[in-house]
Amino acid sequence: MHERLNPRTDYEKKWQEDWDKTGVYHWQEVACGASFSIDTPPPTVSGSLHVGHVFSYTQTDILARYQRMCGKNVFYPMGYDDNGLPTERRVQQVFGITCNPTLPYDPHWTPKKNPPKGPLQEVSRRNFVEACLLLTQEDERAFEDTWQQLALSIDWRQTYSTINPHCTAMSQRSFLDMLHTGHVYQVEAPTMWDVDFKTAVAQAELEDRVMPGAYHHIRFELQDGGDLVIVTTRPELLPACIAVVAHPDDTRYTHLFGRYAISPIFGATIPIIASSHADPEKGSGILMVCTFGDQADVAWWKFSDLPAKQVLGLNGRFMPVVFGQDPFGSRDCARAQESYDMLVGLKVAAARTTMGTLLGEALIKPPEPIEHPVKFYEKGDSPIEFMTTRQWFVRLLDKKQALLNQGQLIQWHPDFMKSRYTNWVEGLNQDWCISRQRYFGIPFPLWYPLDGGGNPDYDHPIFATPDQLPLDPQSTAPVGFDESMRGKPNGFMGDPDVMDTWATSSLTPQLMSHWGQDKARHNQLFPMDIRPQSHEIIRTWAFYTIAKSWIHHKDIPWGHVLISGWVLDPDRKKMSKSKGNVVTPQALLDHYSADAIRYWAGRARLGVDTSYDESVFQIGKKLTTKLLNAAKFVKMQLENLSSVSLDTLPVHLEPMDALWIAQLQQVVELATKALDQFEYATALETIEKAFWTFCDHYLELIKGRAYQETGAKQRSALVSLEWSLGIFLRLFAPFLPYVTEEIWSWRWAPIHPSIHKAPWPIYPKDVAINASLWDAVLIILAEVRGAKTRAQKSMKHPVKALTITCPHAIAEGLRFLEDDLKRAGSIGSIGYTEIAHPAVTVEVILDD
RNA sequence: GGGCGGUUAGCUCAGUUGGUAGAGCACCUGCCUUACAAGCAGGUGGUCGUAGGUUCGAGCCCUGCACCGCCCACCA
Repeated sequence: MHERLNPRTDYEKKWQEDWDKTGVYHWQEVACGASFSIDTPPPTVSGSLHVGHVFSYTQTDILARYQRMCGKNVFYPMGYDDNGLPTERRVQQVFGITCNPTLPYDPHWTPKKNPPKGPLQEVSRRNFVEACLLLTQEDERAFEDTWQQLALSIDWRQTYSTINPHCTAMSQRSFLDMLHTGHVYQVEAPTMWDVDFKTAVAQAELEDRVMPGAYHHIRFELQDGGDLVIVTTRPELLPACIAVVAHPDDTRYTHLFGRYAISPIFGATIPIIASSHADPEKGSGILMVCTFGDQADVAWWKFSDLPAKQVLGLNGRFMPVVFGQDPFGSRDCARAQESYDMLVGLKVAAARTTMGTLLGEALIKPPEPIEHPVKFYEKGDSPIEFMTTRQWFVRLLDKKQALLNQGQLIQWHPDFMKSRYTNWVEGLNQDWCISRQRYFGIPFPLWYPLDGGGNPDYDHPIFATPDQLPLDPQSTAPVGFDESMRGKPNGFMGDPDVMDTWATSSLTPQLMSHWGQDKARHNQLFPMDIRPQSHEIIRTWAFYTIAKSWIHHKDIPWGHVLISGWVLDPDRKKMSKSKGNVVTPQALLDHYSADAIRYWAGRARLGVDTSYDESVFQIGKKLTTKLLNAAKFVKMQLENLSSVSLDTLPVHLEPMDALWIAQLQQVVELATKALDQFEYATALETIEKAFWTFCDHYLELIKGRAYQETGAKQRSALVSLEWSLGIFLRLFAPFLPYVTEEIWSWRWAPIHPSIHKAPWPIYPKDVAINASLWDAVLIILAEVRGAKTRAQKSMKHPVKALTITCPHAIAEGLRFLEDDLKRAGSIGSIGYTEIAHPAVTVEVILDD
């Protein structure tokens, strides 16, 4: 009997193409009136999208569609974050190339997939970037296909990738602007360093991992007799020990301050110094300071006059040093050198083992195994080390209060997520290191002059002029120089570093507003309205964006931050590619339809993690089918209605219709208010509930009148049906764009070609709602149906008599609704017992 | 160690300013009813993590605790 409707094959493709063709989602650059701009997260392009993307992007799209229907000029772009390490790794693998930034650009070279095995081919940075672009563009096309199918209402003309010339120029402009206003500086100092990627990293990219370690109790002899025992988890840094410190109030050690200890094996004379950062409760209360074991060592060293003893190389291996020379001075150079040479070339973990052996009796007891948190670069495999290198920093510590204030000016959804931001800013302890010793990224727009000996003069960099942007200093010469002077004495060299990927991502609002390029556009779009993102990057993306916006504009970047939850697998862990068996969005879209997937995303509230549960897709699919069937029924009835109208109600309505219409008007009000607060899930819940009430109760109440009656009674039913469907479709449109557009086209396309540009339904200021009467109707229906079910009779089984016990006012109302009630319940007669109590009870007597 | 969430039916989750515990899924029963059996009707099922407090009244407000998760922390 029933038609089979497969959402995807029947209409999804059709509407996707139609929207693309008609440009229904286009932003109007010259439009006046209210606008709504979205700082879309640019997904990392390295592999494929996962369900988490579908989840959060759909939530943003729901809000975009709502605002568009409210008449806003919606700016909804898409970006791709394609620079950074993940892409670098893939390009290396796919094309068999590696970057040598000192090589010149080769315009004739083209990347080839499936390279022969063997050593990686070295190419210039510009060639490397071209290879990265080639690869990421393929991925971006695949991303766009999925986004299109999911029906994200993006203006695809507003698309960017973070490595493209536009974003390169913008990032470099940002750098130069910060330079000229004194917000960036360069310094050679101990910096957090990843030894595998051989690059500096920033505080925001750190994570703690609990790792096994061991307390080593090491005895130091004192220069003038006696000894002391320090406890350390990093015995391998003993040759880099520069001091022994204890708390000034620690009476166990106060007599030692000002005296000297002799380091075991290396025989160095080590000052014993009072320092309040030593905690008497920890270890033996006295500890060694090494260059550099941790951040505390760095901080302490900076305030001391002691020289650094650098033993770890940039590759994380012990590098050769010569004892007997300052600062490695030793009483027994030969023994020190002999022992140290056993460490040279080793990584930290191996050196720790070797040192354990070397220490021998200086270890007063076997190492005591512990587990402790260790800092890692979030993408790295080895613990962070502190290396003295030259890096560029953005000043943040001097702006903490201002940035806290900016965070207060932004509305966070949910509000408690603001505390994540506040906590992070309060805990900031370093400026932002933005230079990375990598290749695929935005180069710094600067060069260093070379002296007569060919050595760079780092203190007098040559900066690019604004008209040179975008540029790669490895391929472009500074003003006043010629390419032939590159690398030559008295010539120049380009800065070999690239910027932290967040240095670009933190400019997404400006990238889209064309800051510094198009004043009118910038003023129209900046600050933006909403920034959707997930909570784990509040400390990076949100924070850096707020910081840059403050630095460049003394303004907030957007009015609202919307924090999406995570999709959790049934073990309550975040779903991720690395965990395997992840369902691809494409498979889900094909199996359940885009509308069903969107329904799942729309049910989840902002900031709340959601379990991955496919039964919810099933519910979404059921809802779209129900919509189609209900609409099909309404359409059939409306063949008796000559003219098409939207939102027009006649003066005369049958009482049942007026009663229902007021109910639905209230739903419009609730849904609208929820969506204005970005509470799309609340709106969906309200709309959905009303829709099932419409189908199960209202339709059943009036269907008989619609096809049995004629004249005014029928017409009232038909108009109410048309009006209700017009409302429901638009309420659902942000959530279920395909099925609503399909049904819309059956009737209203001549008035508004696309539902997605149709006006959002309005509601009267004071809805004349009679909730208690409507509730009474529902109670009567339920009682009649319940009686039939309990008697195991069909729903059309006749009711001989119905007695309703209710207050006078309700009875008065019900008398006007009797015709519809009788027809819907096959009820013979209805009697009333009026009472003072507000409760409504019903007695049902069935026919035999 | 600090901060922020969460704990409600077997599962996934709602629960507006305190006023008699809700939905969907699952399960059970019945019903072919002129949109829909991919449907409809009805039903079983919860001392709302825990111990106190405030209140006439607490899932909701206050305090302590437990467990789960996230974020952060100079981690000797």
